[in-house]
Amino acid sequence: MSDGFGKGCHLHLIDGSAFIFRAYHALPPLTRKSDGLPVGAVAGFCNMLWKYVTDERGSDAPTHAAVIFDHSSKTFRNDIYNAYKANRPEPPEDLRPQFPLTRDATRAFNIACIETQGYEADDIIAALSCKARDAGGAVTIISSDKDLMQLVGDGVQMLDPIKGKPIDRDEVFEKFGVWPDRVVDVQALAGDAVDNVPGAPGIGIKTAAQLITEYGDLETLLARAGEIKQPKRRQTLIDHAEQIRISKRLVELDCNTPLDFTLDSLEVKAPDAAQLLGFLSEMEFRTLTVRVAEKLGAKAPPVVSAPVRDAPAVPDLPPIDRAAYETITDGAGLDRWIQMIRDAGQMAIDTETTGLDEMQADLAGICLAVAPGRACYIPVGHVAGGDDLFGQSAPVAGQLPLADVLAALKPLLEDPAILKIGQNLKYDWKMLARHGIHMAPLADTMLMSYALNAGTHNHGMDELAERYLGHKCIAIKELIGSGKSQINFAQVPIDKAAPYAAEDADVTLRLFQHFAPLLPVERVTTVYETTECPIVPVLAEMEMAGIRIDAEVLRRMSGAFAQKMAALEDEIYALAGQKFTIGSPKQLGEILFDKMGMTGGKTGKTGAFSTSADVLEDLAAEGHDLPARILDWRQISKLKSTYTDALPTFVNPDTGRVHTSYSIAGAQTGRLASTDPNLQNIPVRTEEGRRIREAFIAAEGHRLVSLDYSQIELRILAHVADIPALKQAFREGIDIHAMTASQMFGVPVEGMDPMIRRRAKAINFGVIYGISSFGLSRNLRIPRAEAQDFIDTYFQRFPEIRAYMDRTIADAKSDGSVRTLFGRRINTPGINQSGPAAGGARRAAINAPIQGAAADIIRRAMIRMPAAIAHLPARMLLQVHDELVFEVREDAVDDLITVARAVMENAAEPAVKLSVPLVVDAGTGMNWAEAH
DNA sequence: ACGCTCACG
DNA sequence: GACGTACGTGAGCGTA
Repeated sequence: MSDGFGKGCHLHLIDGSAFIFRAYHALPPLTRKSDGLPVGAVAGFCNMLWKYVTDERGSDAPTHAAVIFDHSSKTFRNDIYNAYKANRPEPPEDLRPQFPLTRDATRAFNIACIETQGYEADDIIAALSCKARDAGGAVTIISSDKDLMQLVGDGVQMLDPIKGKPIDRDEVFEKFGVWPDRVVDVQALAGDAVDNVPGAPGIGIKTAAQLITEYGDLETLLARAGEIKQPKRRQTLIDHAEQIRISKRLVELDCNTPLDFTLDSLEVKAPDAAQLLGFLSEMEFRTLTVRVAEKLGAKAPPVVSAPVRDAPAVPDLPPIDRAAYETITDGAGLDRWIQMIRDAGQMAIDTETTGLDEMQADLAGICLAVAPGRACYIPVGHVAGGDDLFGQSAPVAGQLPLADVLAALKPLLEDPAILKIGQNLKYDWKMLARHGIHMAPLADTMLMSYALNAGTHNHGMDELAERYLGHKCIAIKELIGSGKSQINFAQVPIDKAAPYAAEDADVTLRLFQHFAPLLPVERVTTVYETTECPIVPVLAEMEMAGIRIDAEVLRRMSGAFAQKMAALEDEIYALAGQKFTIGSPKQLGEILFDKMGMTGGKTGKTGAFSTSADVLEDLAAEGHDLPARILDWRQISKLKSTYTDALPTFVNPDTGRVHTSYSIAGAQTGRLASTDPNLQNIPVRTEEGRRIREAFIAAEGHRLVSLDYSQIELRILAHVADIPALKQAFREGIDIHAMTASQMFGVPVEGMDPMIRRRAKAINFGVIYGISSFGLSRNLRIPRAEAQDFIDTYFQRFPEIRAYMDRTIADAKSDGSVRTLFGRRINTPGINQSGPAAGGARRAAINAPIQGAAADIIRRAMIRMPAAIAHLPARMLLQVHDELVFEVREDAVDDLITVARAVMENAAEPAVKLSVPLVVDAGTGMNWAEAH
C-alpha cells in the first residue's frame, strides 16, 4: 500500500469492554420502548463513541483507530492457571444481549471492531501497540486499565477516557513504583484479587516495587531470594516462586498475539451518515439521533418510539422556521396578535433587554408565541448601531412606542383567563413590573423541567431545546458578541434580532407543550403548582425590594482590613524569608513544603500541595508560625475582597439598596441560590466576619427582623425516619445534641462535658450528610476507628436511621430518584455507578429528601407570607435557607414576629402533618448583626 | 476556563 | 481490596 502505516501515523486503540461496563453502570436501565430490549449500555457506549469521534484533537488526531473487545471469558490464560479470573461475577442478565449490539454500534460508527477467540482485548492491544510502534508510528491506548500500563513508553501512551488525562511513564511510576518495563514484575508479586492472579501472599504493590527496585528484576529477585533480610518475606518468595512465575505469565501481555488483519485496514474513515443514523434510530435513541444528524448535516430518520423518561414521542410539529416569524411594527399587527392570544387563551412571552440586571436594564423588545411556529417580535427600544458624540444612540425608526405596546398588552398579561408561558419568568415578571404590569397566571418551562428533571441536567432554555426538541437555538453571542466588543441587545439590527427573539418564544411554547403532559405522569404537578410557580412573584418582589447597605461602614472596614493585611504580609515575608504571592496556593505550597520542609501530603488531582485551612491548622497546631499567619491573612483577605470591597459595587444607584437575584432552579434539592451578590453567605461564624452584617441596615424608622427555623433538618429526619427518641426530645424541647450524647455515652444531660456534646452534634449533622467514619474523623480530628465506634453506637441506639438510609438508597436505585415529604423529586442518575463516585451519589441521595423537605417548608412559608403580612407595614427581603429577613416599621415589629412566626411554624400543613413541632426563633435590630 | 479556597445553611 | 468521602451552594483569586 502506498500510504501504509508508518512514521507520522497515530493509532488509537479503544478498550471497548471497559467502555461497555462503564456505560452500563453509569446509566439507568433503559429499555427500547417498542420491545423492551435493554439498551442502556448501548446508549452509553454510543454516546461515548460519539463524544470520542467529535472530540477536537487538532494535530493529535488519529490516522488509524480500532475498538477492541474481549471475545469470551475463556482464554489461553485459563490453560496456564485455571482459576484465572474465576471470581469474576457473570455479567448482569440485562447486559448480555447488549454485547453484540455494541459491536454493531462500533461498525455503525465506521470504526474497526476487533476481537479474537482465545485472547483478551489487552493482548490484541499489546500486539497492535508493538506493531505500530515498530513501524515508527505513535499509539494512544484509550483506557485506564492498570493491566495495560506495562505497554506505556516509547511512543505508546494511555489516555484516561473519563478524566481525559494522559497516562504516561510518570503516572505509571506513581501507581506501581517502577517504570513500565518492570510493571509486570510488580504485578506478578503483588497479584490481583480482581483477576484472581495469586502473586506472593502478603506482598502488595508497595513491597513488590521496593523489592524489584532493589534487585533489578523478578528473575534476579527470585534467584537471590535467600539474601532477603526479613525472614517471613524471604520464605514467602522461596516457597511461592513457581506461583509468582505463573502470575507473571498471567499479567504479561504478548506482543505476538496473532492478528489476522493489517494496520492499514484500521485507517480512520468518516462515519457513513445513513448507516450510523439507521443504527441509532433502530435503537430508538432519539436525542443522539438528532444530535448526530445535525452534526453530519443529514436528515434525522424518524424514531418510531422513544426511550421512556428522556424524550417521549413528540407530536407532529411544524419544524422551527425562523423565516416564518413576524416582526410587529404597526398597531394593526399588534391588534391582530392580541386577538389571536385571546382566542388561544395562552401566550408564550419573552422580553429582550439591554442587560442582564433586570433592575436596571431597558426593554428592547417583546416576543410572543401562540402556537408552535407562530411567533412574533415587537421591537420597542432598538437603537442605531454607533453612539453619537454625546454617547446617545438614536432610536431606530418604525418601532411602536413602548408605552403603547405595554398599554395594549397589559390587559392580556393581567387577565386571569390567559396563561402566560415563559422560560425563567421571574426575569420577565420583574421587567414588566417596573412598568406597572403584574403578570398572572404563570407557567414556567424552566420550573417544569426543574420539577421533572432536577438532578438530571440543568434547565436553561438552550439545553432544554436541544434535549427535548432536538433544536439548537441561536446563541446570543452571535448577535451581541462577547468580551470587550460586546454590544447590548437594543443595538442589534431588528432584522437580526427578530428571528432570535421570536425563536425563544416559539421554543418556550413548544417546551411547555412537551412538559405539561408529563407533570401528572411523573407525579410532580403538586410540587410544580404549589412550590415552584407561586414563588416567582414572591421572589420578584423581594429582589425588587432589596436591602439597604451602609456603604460607608463597609469602606471603613475595607481600610482597616487593608492595614491589617499589610502588617500580616510583612510578618509572612519575614517568616518565609522571601516575598511571594500569598494568595497563590501553588507558591505557598512550594514555600511551606519544599522550601521549609513541613510535612503535608499532596492532593490527588493536579499533584499540587493542598494548603486548605484544614492543612494549615494542623501545621499551626504543630507550632509553625507561618501557617497561622497565613490563616489570619486569608480570613481578612476573604472578608475584604468578597464582602467589604464587593458589596458596595452592588448598590443600585436608583434605590440605594442591594438587589440580589435568587435562582429557583439552581440547586438540585429545592433550595434557592442567591447570586449577584450572594447574600446567603454573609459571614456570621467569626466575630470579625459577623461585623459585616452591621452594614446591612433597616430603612429610616424601620427595623430588621430575622426569623429562623431551629434545627429544621434534624426535625425532618426525626419525622421521616420515625425515630421515637428524637421525636420525643423535640416535643419536650430539650437540647437535641445533649440528648444524643446522653443516649450514646450514657451520661446525664445535666452538667454534660461540652466536648461530648460537640461530638454528638457532629454525628447528628453527619447523619444528615450520609455519614462516613472518614468524614467524622476528619471533622472531629479523632482516629478513624474511634469515629467508626461512635457511628456504630449511634446506629445501635437509633436503628431507625440505618433503616431510613437503606430505604432511601433502595428507592433511589429502583426509581432513579428520591422524593421529599412534599413530593418534590430529585433524580439520582449516578446511584448505580460503581467505584468512588458511588459513595458520593449515595450520600447525596440520603441528604436530598431532608434538605429538600426543609426547602419545601420555607418555600411554602414564603408563598403564604405576602398575604399574611399585607396588613402590616412590613416586607420580606431575604431568604437564607432556614431564615427569613424582614424590614418592618419600628412600631410593628412585634405584630410582624407573631404573624410571620405562625406562618413559618405551620408551613408544612395541611400537606404534611409533622410528628415534631417546628420552632422559629426571632431577633430584631437596626442591622442584620443585631437581628440574627 | 478551571481549580483552589472559603463564606453560608 | 482500594478508591476517596461528610450534603447543598456562589464568588474571588491565581494560573493556564
